[in-house]
Amino acid sequence: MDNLSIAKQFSEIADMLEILDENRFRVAAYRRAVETIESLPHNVATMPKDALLEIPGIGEGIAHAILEIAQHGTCTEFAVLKKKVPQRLLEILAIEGMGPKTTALVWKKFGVESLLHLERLLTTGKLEKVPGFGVKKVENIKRGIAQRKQSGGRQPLGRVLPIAEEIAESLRSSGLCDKVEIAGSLRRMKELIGDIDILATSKKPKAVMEGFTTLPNVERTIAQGETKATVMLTSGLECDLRVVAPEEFGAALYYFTGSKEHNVRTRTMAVKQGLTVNEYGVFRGSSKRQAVSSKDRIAGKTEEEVLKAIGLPWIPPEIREDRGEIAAALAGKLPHLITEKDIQGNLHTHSEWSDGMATIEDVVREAKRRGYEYIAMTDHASSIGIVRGTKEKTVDAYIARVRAAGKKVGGIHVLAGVEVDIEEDGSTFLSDRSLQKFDFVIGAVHSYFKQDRTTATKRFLRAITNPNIDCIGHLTTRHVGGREPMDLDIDAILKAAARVKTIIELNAHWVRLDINDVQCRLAKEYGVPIAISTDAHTLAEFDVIRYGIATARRGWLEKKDVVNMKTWKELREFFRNSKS
DNA sequence: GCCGTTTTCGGCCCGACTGTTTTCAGTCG
Repeated sequence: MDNLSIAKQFSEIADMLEILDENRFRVAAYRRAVETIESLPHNVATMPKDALLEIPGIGEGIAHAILEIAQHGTCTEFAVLKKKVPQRLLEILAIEGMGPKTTALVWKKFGVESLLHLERLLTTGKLEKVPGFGVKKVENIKRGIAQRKQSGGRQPLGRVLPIAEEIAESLRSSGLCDKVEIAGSLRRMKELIGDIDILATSKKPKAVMEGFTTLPNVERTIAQGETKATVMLTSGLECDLRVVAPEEFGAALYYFTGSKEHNVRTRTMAVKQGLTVNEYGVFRGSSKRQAVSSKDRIAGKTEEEVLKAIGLPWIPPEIREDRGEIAAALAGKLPHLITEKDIQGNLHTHSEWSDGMATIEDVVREAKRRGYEYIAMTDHASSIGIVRGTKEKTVDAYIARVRAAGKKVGGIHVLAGVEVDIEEDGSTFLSDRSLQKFDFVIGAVHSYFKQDRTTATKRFLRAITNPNIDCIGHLTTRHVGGREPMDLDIDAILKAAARVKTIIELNAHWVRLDINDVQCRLAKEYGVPIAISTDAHTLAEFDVIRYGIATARRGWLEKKDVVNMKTWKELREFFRNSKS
């Protein structure tokens, strides 16, 4: 049983407890366990009890439940709750506007047990007659249902970020705002984004709100107050704007960047020091007894100031996930995270030789234009899907073309490479003799995604230990928010890669981001060399490197962990050592 | 359910906005 499945079971337990109006801290404990388990690189189902108890947020109860799930596939708590709460109610709870209280009400009062029932109830007009309800609330729920059907929730980072940046830019150029920043999970660069959070300072907040709610890509306004407005964009995304005072900006940015788990931890730290942290600043004293006055504010203008006030250095947003960053910060051991400037080359690109759009020469020229010291041309060699590409007979011709393009463009080192299919049994589409001719060989899976764990892991282990394969491309083959990752023993695969020094790719395209942040961190722990590659099929796709960098940052990677942050000289040295 | 340089029991982060009210509950982040 993998971590995601276990986390899902706990998440459903939390939902059901909430519908039953159980102790909210019990609910919170399960939710916290969900976050923790999802972010752990190791499979909790294989861990002994005492190791589980070491994990913060996992105590006797949840450790016991994990052991139950590992053994039987389910735990007692889940089974008991499932008998009390209809499973389809959970999809109702997921509707925007439907919280646990309303979900429980429609269930108990009207016998609603599924989304279909709920829609039927809404057409009868009975719900709006219930005390506390009205026409508008019912309309809200109807819209929530329509929205869920349309977008289904979260969208990939690469789709959302450009939209958010455009909105932020409009606000900046309006002349009404002094500062504008994107906050939320988008600032932390999570791979899936639920909504856009934007923060601004302004002397004319009302005018800003007005301008914001009338932007061309706003479909409708959901809420609009003095300091906060929420709109639905035409893209199906929700976007929040908050306008705050300049002296509060840092506190607000920190607060709304999250993650929630990270914030809870630092706020608890603050409370122990007799401080209160909220979106307005850091204050002396407890906020519970009386409203804190601005006189007691000791920080708020910048994030650095806020964090310093509670005894912490600035922590990069991407790692604010309560995955040990606070302990690391306290110990002065925060990682030196990489930036796009550290990239020295691109080791996975395609041209029109296979399924890319640009010529080999144009791709090489683009790499040079971006200041890269080297580039690998790695067109497909595949039996399926791609009609063109390198075949056994055309290996020499491809290599010759790449060499010629390199010579013609000049001023950049060009590797003649290949992305060769890893077949069903772990063998390669091209022969060993052919692979040996290339400067750089990426092995990648493009078929048989549904293999069972044992077979698939064996397939990859064979490829990884193949001396002719330098790098494994998009390891799990997952698509963010789409195709499921292959069922693999990631632990065993990464350990093997570290041992034989086979590079594991972090495919930077936002559709893939494969391997993901958590797997990056595990790879780093094992000493696996990582290549952050664009897999560009067009010249514009060189830009997706930013998503790869972001994911690497979320995975705590440093310069030394990333192969294509080596200079050409260092890279050649690396290849000499790994091939020997 | 978890956790402890306050505690093995009694806490657990907190505010904005909406829609419904006439002081507040529910939802969201």
